[in-house]
Amino acid sequence: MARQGKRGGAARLRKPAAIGQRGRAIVPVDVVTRDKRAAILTAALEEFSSAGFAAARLDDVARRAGVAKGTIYLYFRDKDDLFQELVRGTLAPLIGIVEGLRDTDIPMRALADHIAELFVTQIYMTNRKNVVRLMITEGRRFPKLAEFYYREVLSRMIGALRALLQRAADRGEVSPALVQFPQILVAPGIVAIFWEGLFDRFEPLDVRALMKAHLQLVLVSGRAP
Amino acid sequence: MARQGKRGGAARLRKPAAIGQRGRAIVPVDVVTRDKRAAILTAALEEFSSAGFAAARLDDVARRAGVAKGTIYLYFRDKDDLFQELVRGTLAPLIGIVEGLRDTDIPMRALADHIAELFVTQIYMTNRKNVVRLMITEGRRFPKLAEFYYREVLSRMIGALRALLQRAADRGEVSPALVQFPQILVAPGIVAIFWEGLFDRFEPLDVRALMKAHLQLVLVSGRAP
Amino acid sequence: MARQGKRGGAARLRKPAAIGQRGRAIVPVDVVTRDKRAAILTAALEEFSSAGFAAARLDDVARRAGVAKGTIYLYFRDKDDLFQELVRGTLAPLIGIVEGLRDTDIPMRALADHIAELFVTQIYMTNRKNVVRLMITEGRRFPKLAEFYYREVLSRMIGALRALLQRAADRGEVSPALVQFPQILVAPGIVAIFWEGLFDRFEPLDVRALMKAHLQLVLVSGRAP
Amino acid sequence: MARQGKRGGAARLRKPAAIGQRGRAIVPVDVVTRDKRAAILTAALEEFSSAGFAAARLDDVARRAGVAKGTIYLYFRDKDDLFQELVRGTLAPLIGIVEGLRDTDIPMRALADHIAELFVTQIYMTNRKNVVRLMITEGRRFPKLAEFYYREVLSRMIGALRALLQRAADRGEVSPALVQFPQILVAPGIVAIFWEGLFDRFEPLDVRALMKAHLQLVLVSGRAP
DNA sequence: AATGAATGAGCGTTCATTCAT
DNA sequence: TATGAATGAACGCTCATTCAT
Repeated sequence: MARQGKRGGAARLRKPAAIGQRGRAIVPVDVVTRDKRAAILTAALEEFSSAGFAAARLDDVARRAGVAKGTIYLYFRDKDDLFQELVRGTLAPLIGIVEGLRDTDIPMRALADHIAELFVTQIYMTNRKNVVRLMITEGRRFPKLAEFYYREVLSRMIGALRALLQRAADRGEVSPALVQFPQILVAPGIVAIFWEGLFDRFEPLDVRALMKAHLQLVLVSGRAP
Repeated sequence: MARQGKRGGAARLRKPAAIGQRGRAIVPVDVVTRDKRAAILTAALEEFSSAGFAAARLDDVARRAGVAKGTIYLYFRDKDDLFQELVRGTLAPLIGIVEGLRDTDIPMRALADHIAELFVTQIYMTNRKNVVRLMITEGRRFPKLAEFYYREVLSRMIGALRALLQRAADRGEVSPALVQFPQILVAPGIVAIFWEGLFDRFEPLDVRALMKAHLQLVLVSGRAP
Repeated sequence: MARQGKRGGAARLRKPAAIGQRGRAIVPVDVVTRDKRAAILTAALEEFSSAGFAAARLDDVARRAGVAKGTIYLYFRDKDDLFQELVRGTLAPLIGIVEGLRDTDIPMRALADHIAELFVTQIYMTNRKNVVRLMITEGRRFPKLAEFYYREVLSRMIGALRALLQRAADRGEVSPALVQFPQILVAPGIVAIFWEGLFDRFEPLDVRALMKAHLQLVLVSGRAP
Repeated sequence: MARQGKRGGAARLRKPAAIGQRGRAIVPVDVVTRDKRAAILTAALEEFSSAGFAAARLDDVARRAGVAKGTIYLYFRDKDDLFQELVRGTLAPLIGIVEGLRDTDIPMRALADHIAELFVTQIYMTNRKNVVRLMITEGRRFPKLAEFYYREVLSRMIGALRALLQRAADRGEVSPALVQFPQILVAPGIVAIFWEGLFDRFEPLDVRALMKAHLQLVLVSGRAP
């Protein structure tokens, strides 16, 4: 692509053709649209995940989504936009999950297990795992996307975690180091995401156990004596 | 892909320091060979690091290394081979570093700082950081490489750490969980490697402090009271 | 192509590999280069002429030039550049031809025939005819090229003609209107260039006779009584 | 191709002035049809004129005409047909204008100005200018169209002019050369049409003055003494 | 060993055309 | 008649790889 300098902004989607006065369509038009868009996103995730963004072919994405190649361009400006929409759309909902933690006030022991469980069920066992990996893996070449992710997701997660940890630290329940570096909490989760697909075939990793052990260690055992 | 800026003016290839009029071989061939191979590997690391494996152009690698494009093929079978050699050659020496820990028997408090220091000086502040990132980032598409890395490097690191941690656990100094999941020790290091380049511009991360805090937390504070 | 906004400047050609100290090559490298470049330009002219710039396929240009498609890009930045180089290279020499007229001082009757002859032999019967047509036909979409053509060729031609006509007008030999509108001199030549290929099959046009008649008319018969 | 700017914000299609709730046919179908066809032709002229036939997008034509893309195909077989209908419909009326000259018998001096005026007001200052340019520019790829234009328009214009000029030549008022080459009369007009858009920004051209000067020159001054 | 011009398969993107509604 | 989502052939451009020198 002799290419422009990025393209900024959001997706310029087909405006889904108002459902019609007398109900021409049995299936609402915007459901079809959503379906096609979703099919493309799903297919893209699979192709991007297995081949990497650069090596993934839109031909394969289209085939896997069951649409023609040109159809992709009805929903996404270009390959970059498709990638960014995939990441945005998948990771944005994470905000809510973690924001929910903000005002939690359960005991550390239970909280550790709760966070571990959230990670496993809300990320590791879902599509989001692959999207997180893609975000981290390809993010350097999508500065706008990295910024979005930091501003909309990461900084809020960190903020919520900090608030939670600060209160616990004030009560002497956790090390103040965690307030400074909340990244410590999720680090093994990130490692687990990469471990799978690289080394799982040599040495499988029990992610739930790993996360629980880790969180017990830093949240519970780590409390001041 | 967007293949943005790049390409710009960029340094024209500096002919390799004119070896004299006719004298092809004042410098022993072996050294020249090693030099050229090394130059290519160095150039490759820089290009792969900044553009990613797929988007990196061998043209740029050659230019940066000060050799002709064809020369790369005298030293490496193809682009894949160049990548794998880069990772192998750079990460293999890591084995020694960790093996050295195997028989260490210093106090946990000191050991935490020692490992943190090792990570920062031997990986984070060197080229190896970029190679580790590349290994993790692109490793899925190089199963042979992942296998090499696991067998030659990772499993030995893990083995050494386990031995160390097992002894400490036997003395009740660290949680047995660490023996089961030594990945916990280095997880924040991995996160830090990705954090840079993605989010550093929004929120810089003091890697040394992070590693020390983390290791104190899991190795020292974590001991049974 | 998401595409850049034009590219300005001249062609970035292969620097033709200095002919070598001890004469490795029998055929000088830059002759080969010139040949290939010239072959591409010739092929491009034929394809552009018959299909128009937009509809011409670089595949066909390459095939006709006897080179691979990628080879075109060793000599020209892109399709636009190829077109512009074709026009520049072909029309630039026209300057000299007309500049030569500047100091002519032959009688009008002879001058009319001379200019007609110049047009016919130097433009109409050569490749330049097609390039002039392309320049006029496609020039709107190549503002840089139109500017080049105006500055380097047209304004000089007009200047030379004006000087010539002014002197003749001062002597009362030609109408002052020609000094104001030297375009009148060549207008039938432009028409002839388009006539061919459009209407020649219905009504052939004797270009030499047309030009001579026209120039006699405006240069000679037109003189004040 | 470069397909530069274009695309910009641009007017969203203004729904065709809401024809009422259910009333499909307040306006007679014929008129609506004529309107839509005309709107498409007008839009096509603007798009073809500014982008050239090949680079013009039917999407843009539709948007500019305020109809859906598919609607174009209700009125025209395909893009080629649209182009040909545009040229035919616009240029056919020219016949009448020139036929009117056939029996004129005004003095040369007045006739020169009359023809100049006709050209300026009937072609240069109207849409026809653009259509003439398109016809000449793209005509090579539309042999049928060129034939139509020659047979229906050009040959009649030439015939009318010849008749007129023949009578004047018989009376010794104009050069017999003009009878042979009536193209000479309009040549500067063709040049003017191309001059605009190519070189007008560097050197504007007073078309009316040009045409009057030219026609005075060849019709009036040129008469035998 | 070293070069770099040449190759051509491959891919992203466009857009005329179709057709179900 | 009108729509506009969908199609897929087509084309410009890239770049890993080859090979004559």
